[in-house]
Amino acid sequence: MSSPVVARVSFKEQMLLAREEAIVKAVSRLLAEKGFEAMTVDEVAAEVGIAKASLYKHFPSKEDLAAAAMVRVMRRAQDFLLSLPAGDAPLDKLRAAARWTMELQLAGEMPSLPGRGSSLRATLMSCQPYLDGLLQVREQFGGWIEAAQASGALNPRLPAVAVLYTLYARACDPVLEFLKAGGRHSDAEIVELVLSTCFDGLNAR
Amino acid sequence: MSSPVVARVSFKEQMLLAREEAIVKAVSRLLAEKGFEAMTVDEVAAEVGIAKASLYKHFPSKEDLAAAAMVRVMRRAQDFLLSLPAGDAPLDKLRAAARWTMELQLAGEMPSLPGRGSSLRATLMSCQPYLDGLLQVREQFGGWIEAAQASGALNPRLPAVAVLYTLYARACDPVLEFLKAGGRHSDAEIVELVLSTCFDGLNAR
DNA sequence: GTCTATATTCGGATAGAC
DNA sequence: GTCTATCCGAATATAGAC
Repeated sequence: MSSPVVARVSFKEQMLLAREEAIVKAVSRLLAEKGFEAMTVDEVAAEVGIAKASLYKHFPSKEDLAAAAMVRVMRRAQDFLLSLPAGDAPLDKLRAAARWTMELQLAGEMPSLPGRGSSLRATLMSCQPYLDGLLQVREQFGGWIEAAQASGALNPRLPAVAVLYTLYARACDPVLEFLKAGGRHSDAEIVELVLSTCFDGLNAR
Repeated sequence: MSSPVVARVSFKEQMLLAREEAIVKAVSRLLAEKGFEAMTVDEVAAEVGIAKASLYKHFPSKEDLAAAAMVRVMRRAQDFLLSLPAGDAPLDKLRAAARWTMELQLAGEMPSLPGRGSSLRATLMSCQPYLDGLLQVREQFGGWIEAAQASGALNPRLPAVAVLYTLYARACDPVLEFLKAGGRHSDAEIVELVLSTCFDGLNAR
């Protein structure tokens, strides 16, 4: 058993981390809903229910706040990829990954990537945890794509990088939002529809 | 022949329209590069080479400025669709339209649509010229999609609206930017690559 | 570490001379 | 209609008490 002092420190640290988790979760939601530029720090503070100044004790700037949200979703993606059964075919893993990102987007938890000119870009490009996660996901995907192409499941004439980006882009595909706004399809139907157009194409087979 | 007075008025009007065209063109470029929120009116003024106050003589607000750019690109789209040979198969027209939007994006002239929370959305939703253009394009596309499905060229099991949105979304597909940043493909190759994945899918055929 | 209150910067919009 | 100069609100960030 740990001493009371150690226990209290650990408890405080847990509180701290829980608070930060709540902050980052709120940021993720707002980032998904409005994008980085339109999101304000005041909104974040209001959603979490703490004062704005307190936010700045945890994160030094709005950019760092958003970067933390991007790191969080990247971590969740890595965890998901690692949780996929090793026995599944590479193509199935790719489909599952694309499905996961789309479900996250429909749930309003997928922060949208910054546009080319955004100040968030610079912060993200010098954020090692984010870059590490991105790299690992790329390598994971890369292996599956090559295997799926070698087995004849994926079109081998497509450059692997094009396949990678195409799957990656499902995370911010506006078609999901459009179809949801139409109101004629359930979330599950939307996901399967977009998955189908992505892997099978628009043309008849 | 017109009288000198009429001629001078016409000339001045031409100058006015040319100036406004230059403004809207600059807005389109900046809107494509940075998005609505990150674009500043000062930048627009600097790019056009006039004072900011002069901009506000032509357009009452930043939102109206951006809306004008959206209307312009919608007009160009309508003109392009009408210019397609009547003899072409519906599927070919759809492919040509998707190719056109992607070439425009690669040229940096495709203003990116506003996110859900943007103040531009409201302005756009009450901008009749834009809505009219959108409606006409939808109807044009809708007819071609139905015809292509009836002829067995397009997958008839997909809802027409899903096909519509999927093609529409090519205008802001981040895959184009990613592949361009990779530097391993020409613009023409990128367009054909994305067209292929869109119509034929990622799976082998 | 959290709060209230404030400093500061930035950007949309306007006044008024020409 | 274009300019210079300015206003003013909004949003990022900080000071300082508790």
